Amino acid sequence: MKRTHTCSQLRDTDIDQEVVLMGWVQHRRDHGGVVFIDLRDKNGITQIVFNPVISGNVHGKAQELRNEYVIGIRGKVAARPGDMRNPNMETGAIEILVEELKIFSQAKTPAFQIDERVDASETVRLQYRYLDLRRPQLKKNILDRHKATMAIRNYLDNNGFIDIETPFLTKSTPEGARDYLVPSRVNQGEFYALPQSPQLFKQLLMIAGFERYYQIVRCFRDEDLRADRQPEFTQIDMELSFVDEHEIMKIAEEMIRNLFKQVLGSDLALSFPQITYDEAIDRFGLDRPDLRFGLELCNVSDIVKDAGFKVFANMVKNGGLVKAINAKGCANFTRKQIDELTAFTSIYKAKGLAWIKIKEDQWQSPIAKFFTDDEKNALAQRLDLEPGDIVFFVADQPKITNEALGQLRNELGRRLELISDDVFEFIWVTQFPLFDYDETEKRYHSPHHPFTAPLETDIDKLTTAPLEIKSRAYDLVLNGIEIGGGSIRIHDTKLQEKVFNCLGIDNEEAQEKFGFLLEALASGAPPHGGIAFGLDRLMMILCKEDSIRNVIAFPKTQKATCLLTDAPSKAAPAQLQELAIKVSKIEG
RNA sequence: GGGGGUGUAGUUCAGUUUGGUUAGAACGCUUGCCUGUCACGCAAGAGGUCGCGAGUUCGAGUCUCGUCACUCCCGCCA
Repeated sequence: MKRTHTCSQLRDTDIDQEVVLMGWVQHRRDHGGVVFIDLRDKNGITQIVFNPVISGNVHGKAQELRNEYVIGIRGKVAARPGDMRNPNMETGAIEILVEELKIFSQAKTPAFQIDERVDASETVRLQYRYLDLRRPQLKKNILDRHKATMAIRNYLDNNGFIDIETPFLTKSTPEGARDYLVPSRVNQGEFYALPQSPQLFKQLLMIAGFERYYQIVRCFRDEDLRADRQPEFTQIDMELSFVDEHEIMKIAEEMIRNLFKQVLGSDLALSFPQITYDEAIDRFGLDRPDLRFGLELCNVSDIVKDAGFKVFANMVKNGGLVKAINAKGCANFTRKQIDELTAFTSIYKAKGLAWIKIKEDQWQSPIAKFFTDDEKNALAQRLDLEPGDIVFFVADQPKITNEALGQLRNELGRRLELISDDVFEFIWVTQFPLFDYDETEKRYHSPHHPFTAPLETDIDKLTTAPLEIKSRAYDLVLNGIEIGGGSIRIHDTKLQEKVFNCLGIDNEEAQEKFGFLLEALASGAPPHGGIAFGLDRLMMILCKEDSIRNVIAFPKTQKATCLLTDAPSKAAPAQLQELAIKVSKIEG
């Protein structure tokens, strides 16, 4: 028996053909006489019919069939009688009159129904992932992911990028995320680290002269999980020589546009808007603004700096920041809703959420009485206050004010249903700070990574004002989620050493940890830069999913376990002995 | 490390507020009937460690404490 067609192919133009289909029993409808079965394969579903008039033998055997049995059938394509056609099925005009049935394998009753209309908990879905992958939603996501990676490979190949593999068993790098370690048997007591990204290798490939590199590559970070974070995830990793940030962004845009065209058939704008980090923080409070709705933040520190409301005034005097959001037309928020929003902002360390409801004749608010008429007028003008509005204020240290109010903006967007997942709003965020200051460790720190180039105009601030230096780094943000980021790298040994020094890494330590990179940079390094996209996050948005688990074939749970294979698990004593590893339980 | 949610039949859930007879429903499953269904229909039936462990009580799915799993978030994630 040799398959002639898939279960999505046959139409009423194929009537009277003799065909062989193979697949899974999606559903069985036994009428005692005639038996209908929906046969499912990767591509679709076709109804097959067992009729005792055609073959009593085969009809009898069909009694054995149950859901998810795997079968092959030979039969003739027949038109369905006019009113028996199913307009909801692609193949609804025809059916197969079965003449021969082969049962390839029987199937236990599945743990959950293979039907998108029936829910199953994530626990049981992960445990029987191969069953969940049979269902339309996950199957479509995985197929779309394939389309996306094909679009990426085609685009990059057509533009001179070389796919080069880099090691998984590599060296632990300081800074950054916690590493996954792999013990070395041959070198007892020593460990490889799985790469958090191929960052240094792709720079070495530029120094090696490949000029354009890409890789769709697994990366590993041993940090706590989130809906959009798995311990192993996939990057579309790219690096280019002899280019500046504008060229890299242009190529990245074209690649993304190509991908959306191939996967969704939709046309994105020819270029994506750009915003500096400082402006993003100022207007949206976050470095990953969701542009699908307005509700921008408004700085009112100058207006309230002398106000009778001391919480605001003192905050400004002590270097704090007072910002506000006008939620247009939401003066009907209840006390309960306001309390919920207050609790929401407290997650992000805001000490309070002040509010004013704008009524026709007055301001209703616990704090309105503290403002002079001049201050009220200034606020009304700055915030475009009109009757029916409610305005929310956060007064705190700048980092907290921006974070809390930025998150509140997103929450309001969700609550007011201003956000559609049918819309794709891209934006580049540029000129990130080169350093931030780690209060606990009392030292500078790279928000991106220590190989990021500073703006040329800021280089002389390395010794005078490191925190004011802007970098040649850029992130691509889609619907409020960072889907990619990169930078122009430092290709000059001297500059790289200066940056290390700023980070508190002296020459000796730099030699020990990054000596191979410094050596390479000193061996003829072209100007270069690159970008890496989170494929899982990109697919999550494209597939309108809430979690990257739904675009990964075999994801892990929040405790980084695999419910299907039961990984991780204990190692056999002999394995540990070979590795010279002794496991001791660490007491809490 | 911290905060929130969930855990009852194979699956999804109700029941927990206010402790009390035999823990229900739907889907699925099994058996029988049924020749035009397509979430077929009809009839009958099986199916429960109420996550686990202590405790309170005459009595715990329900109350208390602990614990485990899944999940969302904070911290963390260059």
